[in-house]
Amino acid sequence: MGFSDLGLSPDLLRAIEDAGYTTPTPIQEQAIPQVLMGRDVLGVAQTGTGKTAGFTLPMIEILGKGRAKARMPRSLILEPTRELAAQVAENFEKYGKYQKLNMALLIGGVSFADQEKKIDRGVDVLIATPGRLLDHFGRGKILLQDVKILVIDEADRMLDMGFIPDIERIVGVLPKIRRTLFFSATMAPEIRKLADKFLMNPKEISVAKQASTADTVAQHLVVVGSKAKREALRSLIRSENVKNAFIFCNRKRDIGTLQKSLVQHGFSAVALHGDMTQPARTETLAKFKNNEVSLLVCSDVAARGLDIQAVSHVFNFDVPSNAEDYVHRIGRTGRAGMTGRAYTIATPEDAKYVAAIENLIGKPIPRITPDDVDAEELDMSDVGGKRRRGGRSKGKPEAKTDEPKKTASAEKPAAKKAAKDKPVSEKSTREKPAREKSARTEPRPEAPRHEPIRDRRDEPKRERDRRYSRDDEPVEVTAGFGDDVPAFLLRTVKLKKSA
DNA sequence: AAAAAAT
Repeated sequence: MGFSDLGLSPDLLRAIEDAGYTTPTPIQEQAIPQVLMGRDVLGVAQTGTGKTAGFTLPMIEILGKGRAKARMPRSLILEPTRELAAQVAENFEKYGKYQKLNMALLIGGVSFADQEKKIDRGVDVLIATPGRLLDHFGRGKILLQDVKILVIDEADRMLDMGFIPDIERIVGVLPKIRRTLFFSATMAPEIRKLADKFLMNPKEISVAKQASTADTVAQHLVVVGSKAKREALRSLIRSENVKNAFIFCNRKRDIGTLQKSLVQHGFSAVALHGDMTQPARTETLAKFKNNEVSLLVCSDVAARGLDIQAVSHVFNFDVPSNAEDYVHRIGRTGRAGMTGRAYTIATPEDAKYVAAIENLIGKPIPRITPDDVDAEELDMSDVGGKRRRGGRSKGKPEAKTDEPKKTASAEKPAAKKAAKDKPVSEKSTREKPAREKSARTEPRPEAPRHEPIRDRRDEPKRERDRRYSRDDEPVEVTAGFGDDVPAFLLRTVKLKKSA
């Protein structure tokens, strides 16, 4: 099955070919003919499935016929974040280059004037975040009664962000007769209700299991004391062949600090979060996309949908407290059939969030310790994967490694660990350079607290738990498994979807 | 508990 079988015109096929695509993804294969037939579509699709082209391609096809009147856009696409809106706009440019489609990007943080000028000239496609669209609408700058195609993208996120009232207002002024395409990564009951409200007899298309993590991403979890997170991150970055990486923080205020600290340690890093000015956001993202910088320290503004080619790693500097965000974050890597690696840095206090994530993805995330990074690779090498430190080649090693096997080995982390534990600790004490330790020798009151991350496998688990426990409350310890307690037994908190 | 989005 090729793009030419989907009913797209030659101009469009040529643009697709220029972009280097030959085969439609499953969602494209299913959605494009439906949209062309004029059917409403309810798409349940993870990011990275080619969803965006799944609606932009047929829209270009349809909009190629006919012309927009001034201030009366013919189609409307709603996106939750400015970056996503911009990304969709780029998609229209890429695929619409042989057609003369007028397009306007209505997002906040930039001047109204340019946007108004475009609207006045007449646009075929309006791509917007809800706030700015309503602003234009409220000022009477835009008329929505000629919108024939409505796309609501990332509906689950729109819901999370409280956009639904805005969306309802907007949909309320659109013509009742239109086609609507509604996409969501998940199909929670509230989302289903919304879909029922906005769609008419939709064709349901589902291409990914709900909340599944791409099996092209090798996941790992590193547990350290909260004071040692930055050090653990640096150590991970150094020991991995990081081409480029997203580094996610939970709080905006931590992002700048972490980014500066990374730069101080000689890394090439920029920051991205929603409190930055829009020009700064655009610039920082462009630098990352062009590989001018390799590390993007960011908030969840970048967690969903951002499609950046060949991202080799995702680091969660903080464990996301919303389990679904974990899936979205690590989905920034391992895209389009390539493989990627995701490392989550957790503190013992994050246990309940980790448990919720593991429950959601249906499998434990293999634990490593900072010193284990080499060992992990060693462990991987016997299933045909990763090179050792120093022995790795430049380029894109992730593209070819045999990830499914890695995932398979991850199913039984306890057994694996038991097998390798002894030699590993010997090896790591021998080989680990003094570098990381001496980097932070300034006296601190809790110095002994972060020293032990290094050797914690060598002490009794009970001791570890006590040290890492908050206050002095008694700690529950599961006995009888030595150091290798199955992850499910360590889940002390019953998982509940966050309120 | 936090981030995002209109100013």
